[in-house]
Amino acid sequence: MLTCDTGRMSEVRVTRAEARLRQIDRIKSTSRRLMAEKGAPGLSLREVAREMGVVSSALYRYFPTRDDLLTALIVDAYNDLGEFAERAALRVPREEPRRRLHAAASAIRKWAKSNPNEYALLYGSPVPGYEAPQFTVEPAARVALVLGSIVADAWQQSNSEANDDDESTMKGLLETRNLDGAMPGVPESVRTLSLMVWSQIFGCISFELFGHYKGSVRNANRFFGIVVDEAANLVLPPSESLRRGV
Amino acid sequence: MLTCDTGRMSEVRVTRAEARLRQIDRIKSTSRRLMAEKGAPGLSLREVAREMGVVSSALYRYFPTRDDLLTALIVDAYNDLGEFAERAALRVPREEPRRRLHAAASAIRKWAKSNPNEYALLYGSPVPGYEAPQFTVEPAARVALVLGSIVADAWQQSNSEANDDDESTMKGLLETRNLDGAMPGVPESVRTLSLMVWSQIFGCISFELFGHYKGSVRNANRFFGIVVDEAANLVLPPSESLRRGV
DNA sequence: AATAGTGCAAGAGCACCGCTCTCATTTCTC
DNA sequence: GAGAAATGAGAGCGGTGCTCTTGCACTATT
Repeated sequence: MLTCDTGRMSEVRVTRAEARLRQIDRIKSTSRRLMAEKGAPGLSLREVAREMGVVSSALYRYFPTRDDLLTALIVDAYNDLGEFAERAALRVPREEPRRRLHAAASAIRKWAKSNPNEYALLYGSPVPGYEAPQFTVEPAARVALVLGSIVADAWQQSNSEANDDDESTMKGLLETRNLDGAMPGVPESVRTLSLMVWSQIFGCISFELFGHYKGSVRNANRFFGIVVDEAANLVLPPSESLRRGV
Repeated sequence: MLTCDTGRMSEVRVTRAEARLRQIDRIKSTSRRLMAEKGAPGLSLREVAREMGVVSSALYRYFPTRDDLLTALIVDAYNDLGEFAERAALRVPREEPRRRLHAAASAIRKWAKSNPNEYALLYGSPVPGYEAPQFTVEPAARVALVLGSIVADAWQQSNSEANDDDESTMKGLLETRNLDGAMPGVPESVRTLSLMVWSQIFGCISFELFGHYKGSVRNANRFFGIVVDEAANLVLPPSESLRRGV
């Protein structure tokens, strides 16, 4: 008889397929918990198994290798972060792109600070031998897309045109296929600048989280606000750049 | 008799103190070599020892723990990178701060690309339990200082004054003690912006190195050039910002 | 409904890791 | 020269990822 301890005192009968999914979930959530405590490099399959009251070799039925488990956690984390940023952006009307950018960026930073080890897993040093599988790129792009679409919305609403100088210096820097669909009607130079803004925001968060601001930045909240503001000046249409504010 | 195989066929007699320094050097260089191959997380004391033809426990006479060895490697790497950036900056006259900034930034990027694993050790995810000892902060600051002093030089030469709006919004964001000495005569807002520029440059390099630009940035060289150019617009005095170019 | 097949947990075991301890030898210091 | 300090070798502890075999419970097929 196949049973599943649901945590309550009952044991429910479930099909094998269901049991498998539940077990995978249990493994992932246990791993997330341990990773939150000791970080990704300290995550050990044996400890996860021990914590679950199961022998370590059993886990290999679900994740053929430790890297596969990490990959699953990475995908989940990307989606979690992406959704969190999306929700934050949606809380501000499209007509206020600057405020929207601030909302999204702050959400990203907030998520990073409350999930530092997961953030480090996503944006810190890649594991040397590890090659991210293809199916991680879509969830990874999700956060960037939030930022991109804010910029795209802003340009669609305004009647501004791109700076001609920029447009000529910033030609052919990007892969065409990728940002075309996500940012329609946005000048190429602005798409290039959006990519800058993206890495600017994450660079700032990484530096803060990884301790590089220790001893130089006193008010990290306001500092980040200014970073985002400067970023907004780069990518929002000129009409938007006149206003200022947090 | 205490001997030391110098690599040639001779054996030289040396004092114990000398031998100790040599052994430390041998350990560090062997570690660097292995780290370049397999990355910092894959660096193992046992393998280092094996490579040196010595038993692993012997290494503990020189580095009481693996973290101590890593710390030594980190300090060396910071100094190496710092020196590399300094030299690059010195190759361009002080009177051309924009070109100088490009030179320094490109040097940093070049160093990162030729020492990816060491770069990841410095600017990637920190080891969860690891707390960087105090004596690492000075070598760590060296690179940032190169960028800071370029900006400081530029402002000292120009008669520009800081934007008043910026000066009022960017008050009290920084720790006072740190950047005061390094950037004398530079308005506070500009010092704040310099910190932004610092993290902007490293954020960009990290994203490139850690694979986040894969699929979106086609010409990473030119893209980086533009990033630095925009950074220069932020921190160089207005007179300098008129000129453009790589 | 009986049987053949499949998925799963357990356990032993391999090679590796960081680190500790003991011991003999060599070098330094007084 | 005697005692103290530094050093390398070796064995060993508990941990790791991962593999393989074994027996059992479930599933699909005839």
